[in-house]
Amino acid sequence: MHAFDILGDPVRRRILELLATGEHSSGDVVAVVQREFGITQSAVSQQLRILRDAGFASVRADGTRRIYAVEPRRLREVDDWLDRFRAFWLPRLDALATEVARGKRKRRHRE
Amino acid sequence: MHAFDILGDPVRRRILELLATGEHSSGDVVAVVQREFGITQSAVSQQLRILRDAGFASVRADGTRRIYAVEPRRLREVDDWLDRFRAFWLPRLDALATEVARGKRKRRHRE
DNA sequence: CATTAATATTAGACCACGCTAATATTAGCG
DNA sequence: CGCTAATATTAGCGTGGTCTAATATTAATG
Repeated sequence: MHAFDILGDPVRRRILELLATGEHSSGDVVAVVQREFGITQSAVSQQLRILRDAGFASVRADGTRRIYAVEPRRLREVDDWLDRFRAFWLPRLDALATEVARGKRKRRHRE
Repeated sequence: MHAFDILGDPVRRRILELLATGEHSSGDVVAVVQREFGITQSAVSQQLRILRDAGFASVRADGTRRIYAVEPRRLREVDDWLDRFRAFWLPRLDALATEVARGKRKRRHRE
């Protein structure tokens, strides 16, 4: 499933925004999303599963809690996809920036 | 409409990829997308309209042709959204490199 | 002008996706 | 062990979004 298909849903985006600030339990995520979107625990749990299955998030158990963390790989795909457009808003990338950009390119091929 | 809602569709993404390489007429876009996705001229035209309306592409007339070009604004929104995750794959980018690589902070507030 | 080429629009059909409601699972705790 | 808390799963429903088919628009051309 393409990264953008996952990010197309506002609930999933909100969950990722939350996880970007650090790990959170399923319950935490449910609380926030429920307050902001008014949906069920079930719905949030389903979205968490989609994020897991798609490789956007990882889980570990802590007793009866599930602690979710953001998994950057798929998000970097999006970042990479944007490369082809960067010339539009970074018209004249100078040497240092090129260096930084090159570092990224190598990394992309390593993995 | 959120930028990611637009990018959630594979046909729209393909069109933007094409436009990233330069301007193209509607017919050009139709040809490529039709070959790769097997959908109608109508469907492609509808997607082009969605891209226009959402501010991802602009058009100008050339006789009976419509020439489409990528409009970077909305794509930069996506780039900006990714900022909150960059720490995950750029763990120790120093201040200058960050500034150059993403020379964005200032721009973001200007516009 | 009539005709053709290029593109856009409209109406309607269908299907994937996200939701709810109900139920299952698993861990901790007395 | 039974009970509760935390979370996950399943079945089924409704709807939004994307498609096709048909038609409309607009410009060039003889």
